[in-house]
Amino acid sequence: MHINEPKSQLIRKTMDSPDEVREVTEIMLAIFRINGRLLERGDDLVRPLGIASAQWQVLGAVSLAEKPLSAPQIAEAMGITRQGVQKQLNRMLKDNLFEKLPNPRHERSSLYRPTPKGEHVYSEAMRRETLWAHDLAKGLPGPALRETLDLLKNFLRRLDIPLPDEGDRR
Amino acid sequence: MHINEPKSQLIRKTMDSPDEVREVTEIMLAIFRINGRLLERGDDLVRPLGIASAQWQVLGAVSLAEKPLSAPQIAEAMGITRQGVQKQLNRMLKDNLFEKLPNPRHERSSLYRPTPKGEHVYSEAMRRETLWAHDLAKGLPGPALRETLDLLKNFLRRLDIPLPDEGDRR
DNA sequence: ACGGAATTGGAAATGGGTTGTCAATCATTA
DNA sequence: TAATGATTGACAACCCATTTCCAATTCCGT
Repeated sequence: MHINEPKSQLIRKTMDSPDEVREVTEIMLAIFRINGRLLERGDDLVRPLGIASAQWQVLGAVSLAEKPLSAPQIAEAMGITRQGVQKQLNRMLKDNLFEKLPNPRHERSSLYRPTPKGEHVYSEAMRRETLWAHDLAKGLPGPALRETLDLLKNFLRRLDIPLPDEGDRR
Repeated sequence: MHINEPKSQLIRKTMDSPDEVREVTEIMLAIFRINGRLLERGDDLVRPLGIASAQWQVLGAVSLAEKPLSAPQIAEAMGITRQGVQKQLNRMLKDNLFEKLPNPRHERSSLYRPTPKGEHVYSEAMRRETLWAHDLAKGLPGPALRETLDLLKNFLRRLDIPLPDEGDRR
């Protein structure tokens, strides 16, 4: 930067890589839309099983751990708050999808384990998800799938970096 | 399908293209996570301006139209319900970001137009978004960006196709 | 011009999530 | 051991969206 003109900042931002900036923005919008659709379709997928996506997710987190977990542990695994998880757990206790186990390490904080019914509902949900993913994958070019997955992971990693501080730009 | 064995269904689903199915599933999970992050970061981005992402979106929809819109029109443009839009509008009326105009075509259904303050907040939000997108784009390979955007659009299109009916599989 | 159908705002209930507070239970360490 | 600090469940309030219901308005076909 040998020239120090006043508007170098704006020029740099808008002219550096206009296509890439536009594409990133469009990817964001696409992700918002896809996220909404996925939630809808996911609910459709498991509604016949009597659960919603939120419950499916909780079942998934505990099944993945392969051992009973406490509410805060599930929340940690899912990346949401323990209160949010607790709401789902309380409902699923009523629905007999989870059962409480005494926690030897904590008197008040129970462990939660899927009941046989819960296990069955979850495996059925996963079976349906596989069929669905298969149908979605059909017709999408394999190499693009791989490249997209790579880029999305990269993108996610970059979203953890704090926002560039306005004041630091010059 | 000349052989009609009982489990042909499951075998077809799990063996056809296991990698692609796994990748599609991972892409879904990545999208859930990215969506969450984007909302967080988006809120961070515009919080200094005194708005949340939801308001930003409404401002965007009306700005894009370049003319005052009614609540249902905004909802239509945003793909959410009119009630949700109305809540944001009512709040933004209080915050002096929008103003009501009489609607010559409808006595009860006012048109909404950003105030000068609203215009300013929105353009400032967009300026920040561009800076942000620029920083995100830096380091992401251009060709992969393009390919990802293409695939996501394709993916979104496929999500509009109704779920394959369980009963129809054979 | 009329009447039924669609649009519209408002209110309320629901869903899935958040934050915040409180009191009880751990866990740690002086 | 006793005090302190972190977890934890329960509860309440809020956010953003949904659905449902109602009443008022507008639109449209006959």
